Amino acid sequence: MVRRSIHSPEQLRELVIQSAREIIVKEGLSRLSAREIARKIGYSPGTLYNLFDNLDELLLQVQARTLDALDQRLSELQKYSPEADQLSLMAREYGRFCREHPQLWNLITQHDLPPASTIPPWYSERIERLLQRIEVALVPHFPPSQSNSESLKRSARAVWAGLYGITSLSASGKLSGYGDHFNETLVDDFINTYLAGLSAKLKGH
Amino acid sequence: MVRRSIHSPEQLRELVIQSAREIIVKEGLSRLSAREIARKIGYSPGTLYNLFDNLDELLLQVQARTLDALDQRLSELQKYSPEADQLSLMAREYGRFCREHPQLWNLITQHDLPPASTIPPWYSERIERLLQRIEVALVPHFPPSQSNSESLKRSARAVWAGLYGITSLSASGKLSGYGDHFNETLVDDFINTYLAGLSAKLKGH
DNA sequence: ACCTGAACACCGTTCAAGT
DNA sequence: ACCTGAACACCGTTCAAGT
Repeated sequence: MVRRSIHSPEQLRELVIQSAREIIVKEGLSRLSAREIARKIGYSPGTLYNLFDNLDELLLQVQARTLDALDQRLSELQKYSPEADQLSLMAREYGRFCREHPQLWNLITQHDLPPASTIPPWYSERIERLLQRIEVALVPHFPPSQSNSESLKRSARAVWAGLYGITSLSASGKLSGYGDHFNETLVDDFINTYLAGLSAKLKGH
Repeated sequence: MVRRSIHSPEQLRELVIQSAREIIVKEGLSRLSAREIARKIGYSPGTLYNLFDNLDELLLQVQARTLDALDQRLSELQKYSPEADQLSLMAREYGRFCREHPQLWNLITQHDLPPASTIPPWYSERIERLLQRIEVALVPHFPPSQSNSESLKRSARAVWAGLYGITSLSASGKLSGYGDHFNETLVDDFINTYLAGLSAKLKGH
């Protein structure tokens, strides 16, 4: 079964990425395989290797799409919420997003590149875009003189990592089973306390 | 090659767990397999399935050993450090531990149980023990009336998750490449700010 | 009772051969 | 140029058969 150019290379790439995404969403990460994707789109496994270096790169593309979707959500929220509340609202939205898309979030937390390969720039850019959104939301909590400082960047990363830790640990049940409600309050509690810490430091100086 | 009872069942179990650990440390998680463990200990693959339900359970045992080692380190530190500094010191120790054992930590962050199976009690107990250490270290930062409260528990989980997020994201390079030094300061910065937040709340009441 | 090893149903990846 | 599909070197897991 040969079919030259039924899809353009870009279309085919996109088809592969979306099929992988669907398999993950519907059947879970553990059911995903290169052969399964090929079956689903009606091509042979070899074809995937014309389009991607390997399965890991393909999976990283799926992750990038997930980060884009999260970024989209946060940007909507950022447009219509008062400056001072942005961070708390973003944190909640982050939590909601992870709970709504557990399989896709699973991929992000569990998949790692093979040893000795590095994160490609197009992936890092996505992370940076999200971090910048947090930085923006943090600005009101910093003195004006530090609105572009190292410590603002550090705070954004600490917040990002904190949310990441809470969501991934509660999703995998490794936070030692309190109810869902308890875990949801963790995000609020964390952000509240962290912000209280920032403003305490601000007053201290 | 049959050899009845050269090892007692418990000895054999331990041998398997330690061999798995060694493969992960020396060759990385990606090289680990049931067959590789069997080769290493000179038994057939089938034997592993007399001792463990499946590979996932075996890997969870390796993780439990890693958590025990971390707990050991934190307990040493807790014995000999002043109450007020415990949390910061523990956080640093946590960071050091993850950097010293990247492969073992990798296992903890990347391995998840197959869908529909739950974390066994002997694993949750380890998590809880570590969380309790953090609770103890947090007590000086809480009002005496709350030394056994829900909010203390929440704080311990927030701190644990925060550290987890920072270490696993920087280990996998997903914190958008600042230097190692930058990432190390993240832990301190996070703890400082969080504790400042706690004491601000304490004064506020 | 304990262990084997062949068998089953899969993998990721490559690459000569086909159109 | 694009795609196939067989081939290679692996997997996790089971279970009849051996001692």
